[in-house]
Amino acid sequence: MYNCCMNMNVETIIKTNKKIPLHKRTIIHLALVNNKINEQMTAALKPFDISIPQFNVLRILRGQQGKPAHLSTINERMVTKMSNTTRLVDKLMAKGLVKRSICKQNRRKVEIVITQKGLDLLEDMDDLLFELEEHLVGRFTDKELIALNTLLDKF
Amino acid sequence: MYNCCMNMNVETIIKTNKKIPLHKRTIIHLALVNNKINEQMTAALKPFDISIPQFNVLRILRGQQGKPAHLSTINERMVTKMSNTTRLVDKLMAKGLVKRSICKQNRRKVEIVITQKGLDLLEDMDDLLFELEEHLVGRFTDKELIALNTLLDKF
DNA sequence: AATATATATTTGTATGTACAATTGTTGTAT
DNA sequence: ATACAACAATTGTACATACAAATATATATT
Repeated sequence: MYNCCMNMNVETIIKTNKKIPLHKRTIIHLALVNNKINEQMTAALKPFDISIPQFNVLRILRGQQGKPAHLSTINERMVTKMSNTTRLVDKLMAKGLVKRSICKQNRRKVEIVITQKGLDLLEDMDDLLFELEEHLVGRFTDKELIALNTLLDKF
Repeated sequence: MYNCCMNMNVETIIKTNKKIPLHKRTIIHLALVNNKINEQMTAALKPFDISIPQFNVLRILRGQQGKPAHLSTINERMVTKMSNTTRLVDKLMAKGLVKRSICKQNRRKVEIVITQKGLDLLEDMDDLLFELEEHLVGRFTDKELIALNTLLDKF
């Protein structure tokens, strides 16, 4: 089902026969792993015609449990920056997955809520995405995952 | 000098008070770390008016040691895909950092070499980038870095 | 009240990325 | 020799991202 390689050798992947210093190697390695994850996530979302950032916005909105979220709130909870959020929401609007209105208490703010259509879409995706996440870390024991998280915390 | 946080707590960063399952947490964690690295790399390259992918292309070309590289070769060695490489090289051309010519043996292919200006630029950046890489993994012991690389190999 | 400042969002521009379609060239089969 | 497939690169379109500038509203200052 999934595209997978048994040995993610950094030197092989970037096709060099030089030995890469450990520091540099680690940074490249992280980028490669991240790439692989993104590719598989993108592929999994593709049938739903949704991008990773759009998916993240929807999940943030679902987490609000009916309460509208301001653009700035969405932005805070996203990994990336504001400049996109307006346009991301535009695209979700165009698909009817979210609604937008001006906040009456503070007319500078914009309130965004996920629509039923958006919730239904997320629900359709839940199982598939869960499986993908399981698969992505499928070769790790819980102990190893904890070790990995502990190491990542050092960044 | 560098922007740095002592504790990269995933839940704090994405502002949730829910406990995230280990699998999902790991994947988010990787994205956050990668983001942080990219931000700092981008900032370090900014004074040189060069993007990360452009920098990678230049380094690949320097690795050729005078020998021209075909577009497809560059592409193979990059983390990302072909569609960009043509346009990346266009921009490097515009800055006079690389030269491009059609391969005489096989006129479908394009040969790219780094110019002296490109080599000089890379040399100017070398120290700074080395320091940045050191800094990024500065809180790791070599043993930890090896452990991290070993774990990343499982992806 | 008028002005300045801060906040929230939007818009413009440049860059990078994914995917599909297209162009030009080479190699192969008949 | 012609036709067809394979290959290498380019181009078009849509999306995402970084950064700066602009717009609109609210708050603070005088």
